[in-house]
Amino acid sequence: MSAPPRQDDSRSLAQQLTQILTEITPAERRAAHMLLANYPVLGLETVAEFARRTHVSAPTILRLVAKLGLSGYPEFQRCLRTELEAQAQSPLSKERFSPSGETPPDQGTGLASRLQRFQETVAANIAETFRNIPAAEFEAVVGLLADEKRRIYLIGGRFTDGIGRYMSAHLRIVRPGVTHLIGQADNWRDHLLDMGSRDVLIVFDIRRYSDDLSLLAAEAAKRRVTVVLMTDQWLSPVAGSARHVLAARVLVPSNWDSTAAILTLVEALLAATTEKIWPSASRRIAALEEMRNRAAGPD
Amino acid sequence: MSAPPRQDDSRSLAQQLTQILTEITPAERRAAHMLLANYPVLGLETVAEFARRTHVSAPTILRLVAKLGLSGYPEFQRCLRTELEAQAQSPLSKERFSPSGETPPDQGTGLASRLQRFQETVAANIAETFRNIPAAEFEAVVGLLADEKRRIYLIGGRFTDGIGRYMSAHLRIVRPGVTHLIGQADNWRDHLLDMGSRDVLIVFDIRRYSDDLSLLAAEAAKRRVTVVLMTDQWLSPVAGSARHVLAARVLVPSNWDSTAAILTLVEALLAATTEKIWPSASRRIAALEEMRNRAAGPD
DNA sequence: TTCGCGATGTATCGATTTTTTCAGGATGCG
DNA sequence: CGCATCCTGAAAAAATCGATACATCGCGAA
Repeated sequence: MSAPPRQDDSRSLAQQLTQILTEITPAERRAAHMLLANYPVLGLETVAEFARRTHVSAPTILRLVAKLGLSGYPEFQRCLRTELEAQAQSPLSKERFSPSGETPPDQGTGLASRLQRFQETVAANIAETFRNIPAAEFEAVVGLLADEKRRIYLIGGRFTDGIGRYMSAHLRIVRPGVTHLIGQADNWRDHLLDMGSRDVLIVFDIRRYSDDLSLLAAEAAKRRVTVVLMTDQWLSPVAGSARHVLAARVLVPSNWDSTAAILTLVEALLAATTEKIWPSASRRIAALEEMRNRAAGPD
Repeated sequence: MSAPPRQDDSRSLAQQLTQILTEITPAERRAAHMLLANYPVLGLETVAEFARRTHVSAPTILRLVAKLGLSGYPEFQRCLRTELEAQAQSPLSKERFSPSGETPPDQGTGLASRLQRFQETVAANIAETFRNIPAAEFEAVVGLLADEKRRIYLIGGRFTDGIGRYMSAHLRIVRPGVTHLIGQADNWRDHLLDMGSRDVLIVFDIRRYSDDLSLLAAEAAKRRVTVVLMTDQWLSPVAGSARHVLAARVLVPSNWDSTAAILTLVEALLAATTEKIWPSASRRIAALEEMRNRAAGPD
């Protein structure tokens, strides 16, 4: 045939599918309808299975895929996975495709709607992060933090250092032996000497991962230090040295990544830890407050 | 019958995965974590792609799959697709607290349900915070941040200082004249001298409000400095000296308050500001990266 | 130090899957 | 009624993928 119009394949495959629904052959249409009804799972099966369930032959499926402008079945599946991934990153928006082609209410460009989208994405990130956090992993880290015989060292990268600082500020209140490592490479070399197998190093590292941190973590691991990594969904290379990993979603509609989910994770850890050691922590807090009052009193 | 090797494979693969997380090898654990963070899409890729993205080898993936009690990778993918399908068939199944009678199965005290409640509260805090933020106030602050002729000073309290650090780390990249004030009372006295009516002081202060910060803000206001306050829903006393106030919800089921909503607000400010000054910011970023490369190059 | 074991990646083979080719058959039109 | 066109599926061919055997590395014990 002559040149395929190929308007734009930027839209979701489901939408594109409904659009070409009238101009394709009957067998292809059956398959297309079935795919829409079981979107997108059916398309993730093999061609043979897809064909079997839709009661057409494999070549018919392939021809349908070709009419979507894709180069082949693998590319078709790649598209589906990409959509699925994007959807997972904003599960709250639900993006329930309306077969009637009804355009989503949409997506204004005004500040208000952009803010709302930002907020929704962050909330979704947090929800999705917590949904798959291994409870055992979480509890193990709480156990480490609650063990007052261990020393806790924290360090973060350029953007995550603030969270490390936040965590250490809280931890220091409820337990002794908390150190926030700052500065660049040189600084923590000294601290490494003090670390042993009973100590814990908590590393914050999100993408544009820091080589320095990887080095530090590797060194610490070699010294039997228990390394805990807080990272993004793509996992920092520090994971290679880490005993425990907590991964959080960071993708938001912005030029930057969002550390909100990581922060929330940290807050959850702090909440659980504080509760676990509340007997000793409350005594400690009382002592701290008394000290502060005594310092401020004579003033 | 004697013990079957696998007692139950009825649960979701994600759950099962977290269960065996402790008894598998490091490389497998890395892959498992990444899968959980990108669940389930990553598992729908080919073995080779899965392996590539997780920086392990294909056999490691297959061994991991085998340890889940599955007979092979195809069966693994079938499970994932089945889960996906089941999930799609109950559209709003999860995470909907029904205000009506129908009690959600677990208001339990187990770790899992506590975590979920924590996460839900944080998400609600963020949503509620954004719902009530005056757009004009938000825009005004963005306007200040985007004005490169102004100098920006940031300071936080004991717990919020990390967020100040986080914000300054980003701001410094996109614009000049950003200073993060640290230390206690003495330190910022010096900086006060440099501040003038064209400058901006961003104060983070949540409850147990800091007297020091109130003093600083009052002094700055006297010098015609534009004071911006990021605080909790009960408003820090700094509000008296502030030109602009952005309040966020902080209450969560924990001994501590949550700064997640404040952080999200900061990230939204950064996103809007960065976009607003993108032409100059992008040039600045390019220059910074070139500098970094030049520093790392001769190595 | 040496030995042994478990963990991990490389290379390879076999199996499955995708793609293409081609022929049967339906449909519409003159 | 006959022909042309297009749709469709069976089967072979090509490509890719999953599984396995094996070598290597690192770590801990004796």
